Amino acid sequence: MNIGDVSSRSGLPAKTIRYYEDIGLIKPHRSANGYRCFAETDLHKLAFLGRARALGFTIEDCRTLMALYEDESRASADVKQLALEHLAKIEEKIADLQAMHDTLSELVKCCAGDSRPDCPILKDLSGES
Amino acid sequence: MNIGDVSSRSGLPAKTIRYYEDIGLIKPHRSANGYRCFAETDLHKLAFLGRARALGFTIEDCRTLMALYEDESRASADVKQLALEHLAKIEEKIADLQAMHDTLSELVKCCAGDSRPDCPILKDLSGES
DNA sequence: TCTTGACCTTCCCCTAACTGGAGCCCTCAT
DNA sequence: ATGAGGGCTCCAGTTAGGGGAAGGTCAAGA
Repeated sequence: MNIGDVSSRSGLPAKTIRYYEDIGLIKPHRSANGYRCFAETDLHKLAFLGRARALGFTIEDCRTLMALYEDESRASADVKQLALEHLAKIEEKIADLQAMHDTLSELVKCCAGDSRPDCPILKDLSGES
Repeated sequence: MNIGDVSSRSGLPAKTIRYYEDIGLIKPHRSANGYRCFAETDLHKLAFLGRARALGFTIEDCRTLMALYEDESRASADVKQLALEHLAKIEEKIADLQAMHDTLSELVKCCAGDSRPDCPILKDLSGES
């Protein structure tokens, strides 16, 4: 398979696939003409990476997950721990965003949003509380 | 004031303050020795920027917000619109993160997390559903 | 056979919002 | 005079790729 085929079958842009090769996540063979030559296992790995990235895992997490996936003697506890740590980061981000959301929506609610200059949002940002 | 004073009074790292000058958000004067020389208004602007950034506004949003703040004839509607657009982006991010969270926590729940290799998280990532 | 268009290659720069560090200068106290 | 603790500029790196240039390859049609 050429990169275009793998791209459409995995849903990942060709750029991303080349990047993943660059950083050593996959190692496709090369044809005589220099084109990358992907096997089914490469496609499978790329799909794995795509799903892990969609769950928000970092590239380094993906590297670890792939290694665990390929290690037949892994302990599921290791996978679970990685997932739990990631989950904690997600929860932290949600909490941060939620706090911003709450503050900002409160300010927005207090802003008339008309043609007059008086604005509680700017007032808050400027420190006049 | 030197940059260290402004840094401790605004809570922003000196590096960040230099960066904000670089991109034109503030324009402190210079002393004869080449040191940045901050006025109270600069400090006030930096505090404004710090609060806006803490609410998740991008630097470009901050630039616009500062311009609105300094424009005595602004319409509060313009501020409110910017805030509402930002709020929408925040909500989108929260929804994305929440979806990741739900999927991942479901997988985690199904994973024994022991010394055996069998792992529903890896199984899901590998596409065996 | 030639050409055209689609595909592939590498290479380099760009993103946001800083952070870290090197190498150097300035000032003040000892 | 010297050492500590500022300050200065400039360069590189961070995440996870995206955009685009310059050029090689391949298959189909005229």
